[in-house]
Amino acid sequence: MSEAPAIRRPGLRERKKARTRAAIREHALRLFREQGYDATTIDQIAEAADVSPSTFFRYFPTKEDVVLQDELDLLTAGAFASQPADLSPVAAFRAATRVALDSLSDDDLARLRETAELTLTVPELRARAMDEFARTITVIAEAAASRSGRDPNDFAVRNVAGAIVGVIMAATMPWTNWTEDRQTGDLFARIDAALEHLEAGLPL
Amino acid sequence: MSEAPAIRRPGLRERKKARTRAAIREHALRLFREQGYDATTIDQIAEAADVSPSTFFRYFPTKEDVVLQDELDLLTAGAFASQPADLSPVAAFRAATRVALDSLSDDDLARLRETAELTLTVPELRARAMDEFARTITVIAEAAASRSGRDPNDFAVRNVAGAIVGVIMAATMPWTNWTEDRQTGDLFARIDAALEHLEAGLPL
DNA sequence: AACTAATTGACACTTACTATCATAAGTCTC
DNA sequence: GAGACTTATGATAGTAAGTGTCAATTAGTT
Repeated sequence: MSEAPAIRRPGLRERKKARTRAAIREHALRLFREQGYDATTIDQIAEAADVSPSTFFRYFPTKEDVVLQDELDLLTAGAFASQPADLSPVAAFRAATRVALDSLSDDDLARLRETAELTLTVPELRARAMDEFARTITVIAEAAASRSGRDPNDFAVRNVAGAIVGVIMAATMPWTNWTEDRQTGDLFARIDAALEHLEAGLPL
Repeated sequence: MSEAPAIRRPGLRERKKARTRAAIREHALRLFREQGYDATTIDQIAEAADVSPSTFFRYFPTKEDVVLQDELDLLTAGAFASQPADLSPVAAFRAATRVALDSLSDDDLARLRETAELTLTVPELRARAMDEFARTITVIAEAAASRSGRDPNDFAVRNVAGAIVGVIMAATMPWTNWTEDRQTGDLFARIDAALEHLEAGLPL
């Protein structure tokens, strides 16, 4: 008997994999925090997580991918699609961001902040994150298109998505002439303010 | 005697360096074109340019930097600052782009197209280019600030710069669901259209 | 021609990442 | 529970990017 759990339970294998993955990630982030990203080698991470270097690469294609796991924009995209249709795309996206952020646990939020900090600091990661941004343009464009029944490849739709991502970039990375304020309000608060400004038509 | 030419002429040394640099760059781009970016090694480039691998790294810190040499946004920034003050920031930037493009020789333009193509194609380069975009936000913000006498770190100023870069990104990289049109008009024409759309307030 | 400073090439090294293969562990069937 | 089957793992060897050092060459100077 016991035919129900056929698909249900994760199974020992899956659980072990999830634990291994989490362990690698945890130790990697800790080491990055303690010694810096560059100074930490894959071998060190593997040893700390008690796996072989080979195994590290089976779980994460590159060292960068340990840090860059943007679950947030997927959540946002989901929440975006289900916003009331009478909102402008920017307003809808703004609301969706709030929903997505609220859905995160404190732990998730803390990790998100840490990886965000790393991403802004390490040039290597910053560059990769930008590639993610570019992908995000497409994601937003698709969500916006499905909301308004337009083509996701429509030039205007993509352009709005680009502007959204652009202001987020600007709000996220004010890293030049930064003397010290670099935390003028919360990161997410800055993003929200940027979207608000865009929504208002970018008045100077 | 002969005190005048002290600072004037480039000198043999400088000229040779410039030639070496150009040779490396030229052969690298040719090899990338012929065999692809990944398939081309530093050793091959060095051999083709008739220098040692060490020398390659003295001229270019990384393999990526051979491709990524955005002189364009510097030109644009210059032209931007000298636009009539009554233009909106976006309109001024649009005009500046045109001026900068017109100032390029056909050779420069051809090379620009080639490197742009590479940059869009190779993930590694795409990621790095995004980092350049982020830097461009700051450059634009500074130029816009000096035009209007505001602070370059002003939130609103940076936000406008972000939106400009964002729509450029969107126009430059429509690489998903791309079936084939990927050249809907010229790259630069697309950028101009994107800026025009932003200038008009991003109507849908 | 002799001296100084910059450019170069050779060498050795670290590290990220790939490919392969044998072993060990989890899963399924009877 | 013993077997066959599948999947995860670790060891090993290899490639290629990038760094540091040092001796030899080459350009500029007096």
